[in-house]
Amino acid sequence: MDFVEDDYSTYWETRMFEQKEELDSWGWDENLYGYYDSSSPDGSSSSATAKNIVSERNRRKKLNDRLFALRAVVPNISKMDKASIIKDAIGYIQELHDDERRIQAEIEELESGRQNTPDIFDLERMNTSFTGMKKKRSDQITPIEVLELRVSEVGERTSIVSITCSKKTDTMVKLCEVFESLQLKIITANITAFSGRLLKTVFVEADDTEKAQLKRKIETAIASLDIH
Amino acid sequence: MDFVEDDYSTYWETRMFEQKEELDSWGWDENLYGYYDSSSPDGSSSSATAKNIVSERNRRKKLNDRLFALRAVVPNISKMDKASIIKDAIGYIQELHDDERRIQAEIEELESGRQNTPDIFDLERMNTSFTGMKKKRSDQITPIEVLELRVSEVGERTSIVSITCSKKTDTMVKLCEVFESLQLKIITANITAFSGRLLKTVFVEADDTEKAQLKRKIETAIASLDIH
DNA sequence: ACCTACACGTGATGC
DNA sequence: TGCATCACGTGTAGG
Repeated sequence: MDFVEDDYSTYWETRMFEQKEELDSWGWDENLYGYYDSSSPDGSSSSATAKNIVSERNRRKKLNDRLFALRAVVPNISKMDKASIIKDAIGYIQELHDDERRIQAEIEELESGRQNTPDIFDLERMNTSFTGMKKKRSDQITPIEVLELRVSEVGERTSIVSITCSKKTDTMVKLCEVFESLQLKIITANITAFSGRLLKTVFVEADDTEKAQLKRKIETAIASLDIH
Repeated sequence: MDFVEDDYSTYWETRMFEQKEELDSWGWDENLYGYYDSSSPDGSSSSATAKNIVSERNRRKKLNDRLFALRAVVPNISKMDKASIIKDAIGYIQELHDDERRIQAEIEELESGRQNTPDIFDLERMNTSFTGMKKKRSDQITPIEVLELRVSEVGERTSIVSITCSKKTDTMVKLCEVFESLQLKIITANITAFSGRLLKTVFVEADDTEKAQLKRKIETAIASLDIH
């Protein structure tokens, strides 16, 4: 009564055969181990354990099937290891999260961009779009420690973002990644390091609604960096 | 002494603590079960099985941790069941796939909408959006294309590094990484993007010997980036 | 010989 | 009472 065996051909299939054979040909004898059933008046307990065994077997099979299916929907799996499958799946989901976030941002940009006349800032905006991808190597993170974040306006459609952090390893890179992920219309950016501090100044083109959200967006982007 | 599972109600992460305690406080005695080591002249076999036990314990723990982490990145988990976690993860990935496809279609539509005068901006956009995503999945790298690299001296201990590249995906981040990896004494740095070009200017503090090697170090660092 | 990764049977726990 | 899920120790096969 076991539903479906889809393919499986190239994986843990060895198990399948064993299992099938067992299920069919096992003269299941619980006295195999010389057990006398404990704590039960009749022999019902032995059949109980027998049921438990087959039940547990099904559970394991289901789990493996699921794991197998999970592997199927995740591309670029290198190791067939159970733990690795799950790990890759996690990484892939996070990857998709990032993609979705970026693409969504791009749509917003495109939609708002259609109303305005496309200007030179479109170039910059597009150039800075899909860049912050992936962080490959070390899982060791050095969170960005923000000392000051100031957003001020100069002119009608231009804002200056000024952020000061303590200079640690990779802070500069991460800072760049943050600003790229925000899909801002960056006119020019400047980073200065001195006495353990890192000061980044960014000229951004932003309309009123963008201005209003600018500071908050930066803050949350930096905060979300610290999570991973 | 039966370290009974208290609660469990909130889930199995409680187990982690128990397990840790076990590892620390177990006076691990393989004779607990009254085993005499079978089929071995000395007692080495028993220690082997003991190692196997602790190893297996670690494996289970790792698997559960991964599963726990997987659950963390998947929203709307109803059942805490192991199999259900994997199932939900699969469903969620497929969901994200659908979203991604739908959104990409949306972008295409938007872009075709502004197809009048296909100018450099549109070209830039195409390059950085779709191809950028695919490339990144397949781990394709976009090497830094250096157009000009100039190192000049200003003053006794200060040099100016001026580098111009074509602006592609991740160029800015990679450029930052390169300079980060060189461990230079950077006084100030400026990055400006303009018409598909990326211009980075760095003020570096360097003595004579460092000056002499500066340009070469930068070149090799960029070149070595393209290897991977 | 060691180490990894696995499936298995078993008892426990909670519904 | 059964039924589901789990952690555990064990034997084993492949690298």
